[in-house]
Amino acid sequence: MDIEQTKIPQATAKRLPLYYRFLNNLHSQGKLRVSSKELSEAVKVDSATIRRDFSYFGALGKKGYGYNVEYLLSFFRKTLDQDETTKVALVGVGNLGTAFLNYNFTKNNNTRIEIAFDADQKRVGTEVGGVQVEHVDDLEEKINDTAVAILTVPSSEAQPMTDRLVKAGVSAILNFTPARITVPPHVRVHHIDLSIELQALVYFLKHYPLEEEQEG
Amino acid sequence: MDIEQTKIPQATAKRLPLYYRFLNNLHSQGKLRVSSKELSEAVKVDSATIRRDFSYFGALGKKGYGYNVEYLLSFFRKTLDQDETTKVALVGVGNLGTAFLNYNFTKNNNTRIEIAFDADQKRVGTEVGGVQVEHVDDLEEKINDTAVAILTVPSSEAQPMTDRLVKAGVSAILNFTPARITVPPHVRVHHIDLSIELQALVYFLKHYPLEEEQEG
DNA sequence: AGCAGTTTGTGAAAACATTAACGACTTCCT
DNA sequence: AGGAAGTCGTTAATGTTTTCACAAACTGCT
Ligand SMILES: NC(=O)c1ccc[n+]([C@@H]2O[C@H](COP(=O)([O-])OP(=O)(O)OC[C@H]3O[C@@H](n4cnc5c(N)ncnc54)[C@H](O)[C@@H]3O)[C@@H](O)[C@H]2O)c1
Ligand SMILES: NC(=O)c1ccc[n+]([C@@H]2O[C@H](COP(=O)([O-])OP(=O)(O)OC[C@H]3O[C@@H](n4cnc5c(N)ncnc54)[C@H](O)[C@@H]3O)[C@@H](O)[C@H]2O)c1
Repeated sequence: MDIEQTKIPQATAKRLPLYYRFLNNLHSQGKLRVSSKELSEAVKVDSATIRRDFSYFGALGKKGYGYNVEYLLSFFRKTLDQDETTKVALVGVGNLGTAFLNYNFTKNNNTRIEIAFDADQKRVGTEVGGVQVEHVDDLEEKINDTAVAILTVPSSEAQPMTDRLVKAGVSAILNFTPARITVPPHVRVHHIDLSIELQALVYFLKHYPLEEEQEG
Repeated sequence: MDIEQTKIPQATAKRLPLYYRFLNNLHSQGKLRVSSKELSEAVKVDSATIRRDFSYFGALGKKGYGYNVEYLLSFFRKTLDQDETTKVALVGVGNLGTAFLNYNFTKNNNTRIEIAFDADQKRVGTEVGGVQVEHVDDLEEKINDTAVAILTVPSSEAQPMTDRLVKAGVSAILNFTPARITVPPHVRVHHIDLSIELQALVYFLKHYPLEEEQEG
């Protein structure tokens, strides 16, 4: 069953949750069908790219008609495992960690932060966004079978905490610290480096001029 | 002067701030030279890619020696315009906005959030992370020549606020809302979609198995 | 029933990005 | 001084992603 899945390009895989979200929007608006052109305008992805992306999963649409919203939605729900919730742990309940706990990725989402850790006694024992904050000393004991961790500790703690998370059995880490962490080959890491995103935006702004503003 | 710059691949441009940060680290550790291999281990980018990236700017290194840290650093400082600060405005001082204001991208960075806006009277007039929070009604009046905006409002407000920002003269937006905003062609938008990042990580975890864990 | 208009799915091309491989040159050890 | 080891910059090969463009197939109207 996974044999074909492995062949989906990574770029496509990253767009799937985006498609899923907008299909949900369309569905709750009562829309019954949608064309790649319409979807393209909504998600800002070229319509040919959308058709190509969908085609990796077979022929999901109908020529001259487009895609049936309900069918597409239920297909992606299965594909994205939207029916089972993935447990997530958050380490470092500071500025960023608190924001994530309050948000908790609840809308259209199959992930849930179930437990949080911090080193600061003042935070331990409190509840943030409905999630209990535990002491980081108890990490190994309390993390159980959680597979995914969000890392929002100070960057000096990033590698030590990563090592502990890996030892405790975590297999994927979403790293928000500026540190580039080292993990064994079986652990997947995605970096979200907000400073770099901002700096890159400024760089593009200055060095990659866009179309001139049009008069009229 | 910008003629050659335009040809740098976007993928390279996105890595420049990362290189810059690690060169700074090396410099403050007192390191005088660095090879592409060493840098590769630190930033987790293939060493051939690093050499290729650097080569777009000419011959910055020396065969058999590597790169002079100080020289490279001063070169990138110029290239990334680290000497002039870009003013940034933040719209929406909620969970995420507050975290950003407290952090304010101050370390090794040429950007600074100088002004923030919110619609909530309770927040207006307060100071968060040293930045004054203004009422969003005064946006047009107070934003002046700020070129970059960070958008952290509720998603229903994303498009209306974008339209106002664009009208007020902003030319780049870093959008954290799940909405895909529409802008005129001369405005640059980068989306950072945290829900999608988390969902994509989970998808990769389940469908793109990595190397098996090794015994011993 | 027939036809004009629409939209998919995909082969082929183009664009973009990474990685391998190696000649040329430098360093530094003995 | 000579040679082994190290490292860059680049050419070529490879891999990935996007985009074009169109036949085939469907819709919906008359
Ligand atoms: N806040 C932002 O906007 C922002 C932007 C970009 C990057 N970051 C990065 O995200 C990370 C977190 O940023 P922040 O602003 O939330 O920092 P913060 O200082 O507000 O929060 C860090 C939290 O981690 C806790 N902590 C420290 N050591 C720990 C440990 N060993 N185990 C568990 N918890 C520990 C601290 O008690 C604190 O609550 C930092 O690495 C920062 O560089 C933050
Ligand atoms: N917090 C997270 O972890 C997180 C994660 C992913 C995405 N997001 C997205 O980021 C955005 C902000 O999230 P949040 O958790 O900070 O929400 P929030 O509700 O805490 O903050 C939104 C802030 O915007 C202000 N606001 C509302 N309308 C406004 C307007 N017209 N002009 C100016 N300010 C206005 C509100 O007063 C509030 O302070 C949302 O779109 C959310 O979907 C947040």
